[in-house]
Amino acid sequence: MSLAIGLANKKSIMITPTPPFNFEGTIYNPGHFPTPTEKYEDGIFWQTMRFLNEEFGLKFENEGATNNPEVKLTIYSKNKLTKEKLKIITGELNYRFEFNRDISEFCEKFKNDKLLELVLRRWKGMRIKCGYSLYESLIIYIILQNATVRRTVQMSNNLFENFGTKVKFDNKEFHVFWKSDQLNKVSEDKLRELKLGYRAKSIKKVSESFSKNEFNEIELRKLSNEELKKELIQIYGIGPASVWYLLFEVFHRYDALDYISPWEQKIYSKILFDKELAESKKILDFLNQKYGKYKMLAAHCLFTDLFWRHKKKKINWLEKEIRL
DNA sequence: CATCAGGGCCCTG
DNA sequence: CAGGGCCCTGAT
Repeated sequence: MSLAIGLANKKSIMITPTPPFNFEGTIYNPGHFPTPTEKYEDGIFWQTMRFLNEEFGLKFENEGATNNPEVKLTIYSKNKLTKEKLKIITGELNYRFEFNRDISEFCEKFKNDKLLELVLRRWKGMRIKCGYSLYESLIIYIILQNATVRRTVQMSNNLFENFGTKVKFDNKEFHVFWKSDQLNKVSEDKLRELKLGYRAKSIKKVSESFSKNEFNEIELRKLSNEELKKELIQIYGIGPASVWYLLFEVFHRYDALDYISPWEQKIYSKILFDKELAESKKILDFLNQKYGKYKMLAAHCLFTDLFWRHKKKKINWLEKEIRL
């Protein structure tokens, strides 16, 4: 058991997101499998962050409401945070958590939409955040592949226990993602021992690319959807399903929805048409026609609302589909 | 006990 | 472009 690194220095600032901003709906996604890097509890969200070659702890507290949002952010660090670093970190978080994105047009446009009406009443101001870097997200999408959630969690825990950095802040312990070059040095056999199976090869290759700085995440953000897809699909172990996750989640492209995997197809069929299984083309055309450039944001709202309802009161058919 | 599909992707023919 | 193989696990 390695000892946790204490992140004793802290610095708090207030963030005023662009309204409408739904804190809970944005900051925490109950549809995601749990990792030891984050925790959500009634208006407070903790997360670790490896950034600028350093480990940080983040604490977000909701101090406002959807129409006049205020978020208190506390950054925990090993060394005292310089003004420069604070600026870079908050800039990055601004992108990852979409604090300044204006989605009022979407909320206004679909407030009477049959499918979204209730969802928007509950979750108005929900947007698509991704707390992780591109490298970290790639790892997550790779361990999701061809596995049930239980197995994904097992792979994730094995990776964090073996390669993650344990930190302690705000009296809580979490793991921080490892560095890409650290994982690059690990043998494929070792990764297979950790039950990663054939994904070990993809993880090795991705870690190698990132340790060689072959990707510039900031530059990738500037690309069009098509250009971005072309870049991402070249990554070993990344196919159409993962590219689509990357586009909407990591790169926040609200219009990126042209792929539906089998398990999602079942869920869409149920919530859109109340059917066992609709053709995926039918689902895609329907969402495209109805929501246009907001189709992925709309789909995300529908999905996340569903998982929130499930979290609060078990939905039997969904329980069956997600199969822990 | 064996067989199979799962929150895909790569490679081959 | 279709289809087999891939790691491991729980379900059947």
